[in-house]
Amino acid sequence: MTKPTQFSKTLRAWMDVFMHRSMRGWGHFAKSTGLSMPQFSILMQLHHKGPCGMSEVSERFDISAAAASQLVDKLVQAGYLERAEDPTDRRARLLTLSVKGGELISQGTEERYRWMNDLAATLSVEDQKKVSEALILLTNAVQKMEEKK
Amino acid sequence: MTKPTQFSKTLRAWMDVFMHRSMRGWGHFAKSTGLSMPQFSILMQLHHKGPCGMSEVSERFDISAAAASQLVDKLVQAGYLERAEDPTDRRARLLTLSVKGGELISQGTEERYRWMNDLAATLSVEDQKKVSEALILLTNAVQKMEEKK
DNA sequence: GAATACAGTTAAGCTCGCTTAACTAAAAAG
DNA sequence: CTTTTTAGTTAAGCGAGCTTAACTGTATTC
Repeated sequence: MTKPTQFSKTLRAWMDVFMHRSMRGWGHFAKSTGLSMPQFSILMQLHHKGPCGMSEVSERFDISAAAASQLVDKLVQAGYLERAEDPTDRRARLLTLSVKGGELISQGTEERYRWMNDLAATLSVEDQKKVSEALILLTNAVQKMEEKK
Repeated sequence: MTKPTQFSKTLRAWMDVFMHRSMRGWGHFAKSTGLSMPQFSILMQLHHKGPCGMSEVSERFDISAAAASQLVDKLVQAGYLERAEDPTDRRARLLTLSVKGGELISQGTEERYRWMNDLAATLSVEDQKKVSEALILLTNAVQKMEEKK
């Protein structure tokens, strides 16, 4: 890095404001849907990582299998999740987001997205382009990083 | 905007991955400190917005004054917060992050920051510069936006 | 094929966040 | 000076998440 200190400061400043903003946003959104944060987090997780079994849920959230089972059960009953038998292992369950669940997450993302879009709209066209390029760089970097693991 | 669709897609893609990542990170961190998410959120809020009264806490988190009082009380007892009398209004309390509280938040931010820093480190020097510039643009835009309100 | 490990569920019980209701004390309004 | 708001606390009680413990059914292992 050429200017480690400057870059660090930039990163910190941005993350500080952005994380605060998005966390509060999600909190409010979850509340407005009537779901608890743990429930909501499970939907987010499934949206992000795709279908998985019960055991993954308990691992990822560092909760007991019992807790995962109970949380998932509520989400299934509320129609946000579908719990099917895994054909390859009849002990396991295959959890997938239902259409309703997917829409919920999309809606939440949309609201968060809108804030940032409004933010970007205050920039000049060329600055927007810069931002866009930078985000593409970062998003690609994330993908590469996750592939390596 | 020159390319609204493209820009939107970029924004969405980035936010999707970043929000997911940072939310999970904070969740784990909060858990590791022994604090609940609501408690942790209050510390975040104070870190971000500075000292405030009880009423602001209950408003911002959309909880009753009683709930705010109880949550704050725990944080005070744990040494993360200081609750003093407001000299200008003896009914009111002035809540401030303690040194310990500030360090906690810094530590959490640091971990989140580190991930993104590692991410940026995979980029070429010139790409890093692009990212840095873009984030400065965004951070400044946020400041302007908040000032206007 | 019997023993063991694994995936998930169910039940009991705890803690925690939250609410309402009743209360104290100070400020503002009349 | 009295009345009414405002800021916050305390107590009782409810619901949610989580844990441990006991259990069912299915794979694996030897």
